[in-house]
Amino acid sequence: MSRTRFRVTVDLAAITVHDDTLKILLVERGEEPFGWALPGGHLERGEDLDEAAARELIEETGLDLDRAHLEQLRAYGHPDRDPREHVVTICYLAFVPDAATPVAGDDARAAAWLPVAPILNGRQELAFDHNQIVADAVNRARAKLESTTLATRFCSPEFTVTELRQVYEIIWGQPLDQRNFSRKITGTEAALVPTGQQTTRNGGRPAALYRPGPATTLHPAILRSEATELGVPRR
Amino acid sequence: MSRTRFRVTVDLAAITVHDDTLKILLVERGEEPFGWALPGGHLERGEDLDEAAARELIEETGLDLDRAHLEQLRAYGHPDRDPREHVVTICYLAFVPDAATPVAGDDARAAAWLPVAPILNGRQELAFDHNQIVADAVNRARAKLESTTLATRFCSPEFTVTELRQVYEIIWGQPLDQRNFSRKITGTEAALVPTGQQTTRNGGRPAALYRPGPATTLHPAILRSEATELGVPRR
DNA sequence: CCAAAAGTGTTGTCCCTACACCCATGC
DNA sequence: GCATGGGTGTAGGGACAACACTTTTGG
Repeated sequence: MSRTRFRVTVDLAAITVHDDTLKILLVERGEEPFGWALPGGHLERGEDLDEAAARELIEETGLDLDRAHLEQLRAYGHPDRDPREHVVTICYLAFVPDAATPVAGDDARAAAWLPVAPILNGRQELAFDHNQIVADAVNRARAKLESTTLATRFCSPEFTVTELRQVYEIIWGQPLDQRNFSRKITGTEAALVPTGQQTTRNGGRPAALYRPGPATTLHPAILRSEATELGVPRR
Repeated sequence: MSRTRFRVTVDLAAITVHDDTLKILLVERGEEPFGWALPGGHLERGEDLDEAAARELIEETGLDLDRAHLEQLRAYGHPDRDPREHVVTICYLAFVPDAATPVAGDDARAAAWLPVAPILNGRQELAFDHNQIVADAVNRARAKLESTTLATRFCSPEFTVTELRQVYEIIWGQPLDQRNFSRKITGTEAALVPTGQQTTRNGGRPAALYRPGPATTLHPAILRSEATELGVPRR
């Protein structure tokens, strides 16, 4: 049973919303192929894929899984995707809050949160097939916001409805009606739990603060009109 | 750069609708671990994952990709999923028409289309983690029917609206109103192309025959009420 | 004629969109 | 006061569920 064996890596497409911009965690490679790439590492023998992804997330962001969301995106295995050798990568998608974004350059590599827009429209070239992976990751993220409450993972532990809505607007690249959005999200059973506190940190009338609720799915879903460019067309 | 390497296999969850039942293609293993399992094979060096899955589909069903639908389901890599060794599997989901179901036992293995219901409710145990994979595959298939026209891939080249509806009913395990379904699917632009022919093969008034249209997505989606058991609660 | 299946019409309901409008703070 | 953002009320419309009803075949 001596069979062809492959290098198997687990890559991480960790996205966050920072400065009204959708950003993704990238590392600068110190070896061929040079350039920016998604963080990732080799799968270790005896380790599950989910474990490897969680390990990678902690190494790169110092974040525990309670605050973030981690799910498998898909596997990539084109023979030419790595110029050195045929490598199979299982890529994971992570939703990471804005607050906890200390980029821990654990190893020698430089790491940074960079905007995804230039990557999607081809103005920034990543190593390997990572442009494609980022596109897949953003599409998956956009779809996830429609049917789940995972947008809360981009927010601080306590957040206002407006802050949550801005996450949607930035990731979908389209403005949403604040009044309808508020009704929708607060009307969904167990989606948000009011803390009883208020804040005026966004100015104007005090807004109620919420924590993520036990519900993870949205019924009915919040539908976006159609795919648009990133960033919010500011009113 | 001598690294841990893994056996990488590509498995196939090929489903079809036959005899008013959702079935999946399984092979009987001639070696440990014995029992029924999803068909699959090793990824070959220089081969893309999609290629390997397509090769597997042709080997097992003799079907070209025009008639079937093939998409990546997800990767599985738990260290104990194969008792012999830590193996990473990329699993693909295939929608296969009822007509073209000649199980080509290419190698010595016995192959068969078996109902998925006993697998889902635990009355039939498959080798490896394939019970879990089948469950994931069925869930993905159910979701796909909501937003795409891929249910046509289970039908013969020319089919009636009722035949298409029965695919939905069997996979979703719930009856659908024929009249509303008909309006919905024929009203969706470019979903179905009428052939101009009619048939009375289902008895009663002649029904129009359709071919799959160029549209692949359904807007708005056909929503199912909730997850149910397999099989149609017959009226 | 009758059973069976295909297809159209219709009605009420739900949910969403689009606004008008009021509320509560900081300055 | 006034600007700014938070939140409720409400009218119109689109889509869908439910069902009555007509159409067209085979026997």
